[in-house]
Amino acid sequence: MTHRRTPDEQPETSEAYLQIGEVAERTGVTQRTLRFYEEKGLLKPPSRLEGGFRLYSEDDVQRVEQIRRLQTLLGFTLADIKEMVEAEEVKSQIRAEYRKDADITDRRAKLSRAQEVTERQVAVVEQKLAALEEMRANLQQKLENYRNWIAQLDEKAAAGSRS
Amino acid sequence: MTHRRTPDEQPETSEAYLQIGEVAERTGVTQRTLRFYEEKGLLKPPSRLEGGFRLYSEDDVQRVEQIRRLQTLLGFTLADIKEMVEAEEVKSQIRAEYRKDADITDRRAKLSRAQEVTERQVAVVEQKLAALEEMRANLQQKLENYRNWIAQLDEKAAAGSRS
DNA sequence: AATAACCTTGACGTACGCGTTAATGTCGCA
DNA sequence: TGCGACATTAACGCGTACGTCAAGGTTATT
Repeated sequence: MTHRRTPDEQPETSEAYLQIGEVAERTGVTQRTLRFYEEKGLLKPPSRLEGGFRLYSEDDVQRVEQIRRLQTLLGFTLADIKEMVEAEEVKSQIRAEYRKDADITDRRAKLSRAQEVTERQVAVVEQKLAALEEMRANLQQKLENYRNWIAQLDEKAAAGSRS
Repeated sequence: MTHRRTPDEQPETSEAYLQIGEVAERTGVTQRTLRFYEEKGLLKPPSRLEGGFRLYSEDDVQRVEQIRRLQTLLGFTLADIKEMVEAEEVKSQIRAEYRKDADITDRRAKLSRAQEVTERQVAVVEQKLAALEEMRANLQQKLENYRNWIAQLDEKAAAGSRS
């Protein structure tokens, strides 16, 4: 690692673009995984350097982290997640169209859609939270039992050594 | 389904034993899955009817439900889960050996092991709970934003219709 | 003893989520 | 212009967690 190309100088924009290696490092997934997510439509095709190198934005990094959370925390499949993150795109669209002042009813509809999806996500999260809390209670009950049994054994051992 | 054999009459014990089909129905997994779990060592080989039919106990049903929870709620692999449920066997062993009064230090060791595994499980559950709570907070923040934006749009629409 | 419902053990198939080469091209610096 | 680090696509591979036959045996009833 003698010299590291950091493509922080982008033609038109002042945003710091990242190559696939850096995104991989920062997000903890492999380059293969990033390309795979792109194939599967979970990440929009990123911009490219003239030579064809992928250039990711900070938003893309966020997206990847979101995907991973949905995978590991909620156990969704990538197909599920694709559905979900498509709601995120609405947000970007809204921002992009903000000045264009596109069809106002259209924007309202999109916002509503995003809201609905988000509400469903909240519901899923809360369901999972409830289940996990029940699980924790059960586990703690078990720990109680273990502690009691061990205490009993220790009492017996003490009594035995006194005899 | 004209007549259904319910093998509720077992030779020596008064426990209600279940055939694989009933267990499948009650747990929501397929028969294939039950055999698969057995192959993988997640379920101990159940007792058999003379003809070779598997006979499961209520404990086995519990076990299956536990496995499924660990899978769907915590996202563990079956290999992970195998490690974990092996601690459960300690409990059965303890019960079995209770009257035999086996080596007391041995039993203490086993209990300690089971306790440790359970504590690790609690830690995992709590970690997951924290992450999910953060996620819920984020989602609810998003909902706030959506609601505000929609409200803004509606205001504009109202203003427009008044002009 | 015939029949339906249930079960058995193989054994091959499949969807998902990437891993792993292989062959090749590009970037930035010396 | 040559080098090393970094990237590209294409294609095959793999582990996990089962699904899905196929061919046959068992159980309880009639």
